Amino acid sequence: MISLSSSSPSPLSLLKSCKTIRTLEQIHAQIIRKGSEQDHVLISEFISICNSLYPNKITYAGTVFDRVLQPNIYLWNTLIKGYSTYSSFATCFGFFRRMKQSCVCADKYTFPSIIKACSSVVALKEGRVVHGLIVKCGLEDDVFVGSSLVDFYGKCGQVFNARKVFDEMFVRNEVTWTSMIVGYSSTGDYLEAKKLFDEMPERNVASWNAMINGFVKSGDLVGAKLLFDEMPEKNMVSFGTMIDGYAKSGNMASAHALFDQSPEKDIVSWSAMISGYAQNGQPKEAVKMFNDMLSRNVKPDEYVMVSLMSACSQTGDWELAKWVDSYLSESSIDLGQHHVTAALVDMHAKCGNLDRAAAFFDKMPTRDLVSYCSMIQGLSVHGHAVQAIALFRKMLAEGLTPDDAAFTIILSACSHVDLVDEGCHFFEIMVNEYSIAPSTDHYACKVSLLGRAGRLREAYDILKEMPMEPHAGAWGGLLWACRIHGDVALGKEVADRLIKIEPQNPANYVLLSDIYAASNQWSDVHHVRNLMSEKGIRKLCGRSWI
DNA sequence: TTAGGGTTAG
Repeated sequence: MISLSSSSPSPLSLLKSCKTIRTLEQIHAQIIRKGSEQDHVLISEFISICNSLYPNKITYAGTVFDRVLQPNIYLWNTLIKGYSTYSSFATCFGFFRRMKQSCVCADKYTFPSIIKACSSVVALKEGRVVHGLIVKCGLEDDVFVGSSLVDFYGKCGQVFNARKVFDEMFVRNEVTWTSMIVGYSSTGDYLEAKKLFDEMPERNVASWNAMINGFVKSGDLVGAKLLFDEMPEKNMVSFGTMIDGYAKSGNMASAHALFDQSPEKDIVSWSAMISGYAQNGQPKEAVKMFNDMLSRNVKPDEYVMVSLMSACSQTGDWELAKWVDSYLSESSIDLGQHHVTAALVDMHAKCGNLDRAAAFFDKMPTRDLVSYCSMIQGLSVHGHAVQAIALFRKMLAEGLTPDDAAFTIILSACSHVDLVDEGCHFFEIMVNEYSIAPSTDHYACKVSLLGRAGRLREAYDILKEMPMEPHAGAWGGLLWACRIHGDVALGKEVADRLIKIEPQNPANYVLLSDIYAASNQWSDVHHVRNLMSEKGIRKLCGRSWI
């Protein structure tokens, strides 16, 4: 227990060396016991430490503040800064109002924080009111106040007003210039951003990073890398920005090289790598990276977990899905966030854990097309196509507009359970009600649907008449139907076509040979097998076009 | 008078 007796260190120095919330609570108890709750300097330091150690526990500082009878401007400012970044805007703005009501005048230290709070939620209306107050107080010439306004207008998409404030400032520093560059960059005006960057008298690492990010966002990774190499000092943000830029453009080799080079690897850099691998169809690499991250004691956050779930969906790793689920429920990650729940639904649906997927799906306050499709596809591929179709109908009834991917999923569901009429109906409404031009995949689904129902000629006609070249999968669906229904003549025709497209795929030969075998045409079977060995094609165990 | 402010990456 910490003692605040006269021989002990002063409460202020105790606060300054405080590292944990437990110690902070002990100091708080001592402050109360010593009757120091009205000591402005002490309470101001307390709020400041609380904010820097545990920004998400700023309400604790708020309760300590509320015990102060007549808080001075220092206390108000410290509190408002604490709330400006991490808490709800309404609470922060509420404190600002209370401060004015208690007849404490906002000063040049108050405005940057309250403007920052406005920027963080794009509260344009409130920010304009505060700007008016700033002018009224004659504080617009302060470089901190002015910079916060430039940043505010830029973040609210009002780059013209940002520039107006910028141009009217007498003194500007790196922060002012950087805020302006970010403003241009966020509206896509990269040329103007670069012009300012070249003009600015002095730059700091944030200025360089902002410009590199501008290049990355404009898609110019070469330009970004040139700046990155040129900058005098790099920090984690510099590396993180470049790594993410490479990862998003699919260049995982460059991303990985830079990741290996970066002296410190924080959660954003790990996240960029994991997400990059997951998005570029290398889910196993993503999982490997995640395990590597855990082994270095980096705590995953929601971004990382969402990427990991995407990787898990792709591999269908049921065990990993269960681990992720239990990890998330024990973590402090907010499961109420839509993208986290959507990822959970998708992961469980793809891994075949349908009850769990449905539990999350049902809990969602609003269900969008993506989550509906995750659920519908999960049901369809795991043997519940009828429920999948019912859910698709429910989705339509809710007024959601399906896209081409949604129709691929539902057509495929219909073909799984031979619901030919339903499938044809969905194909028809896709074209006529939703004005979606059928893709090769849509045609392939319809071919498979008709083919499996024995309507082989109709299916064949679709393949011949569709406006684009059918892919091998579409022909494969029909060949499979010929095998089921024993249509030797059509089977041969289709196999000939398929073999032209995919001469090295053993499945095409095997299926044709099976068709001959089923009708006892053994010399043809023999012929196909000879053809295979002439071409050096070996029969594989388990065959599929999917 | 011992304390308080604005910029950069997923």
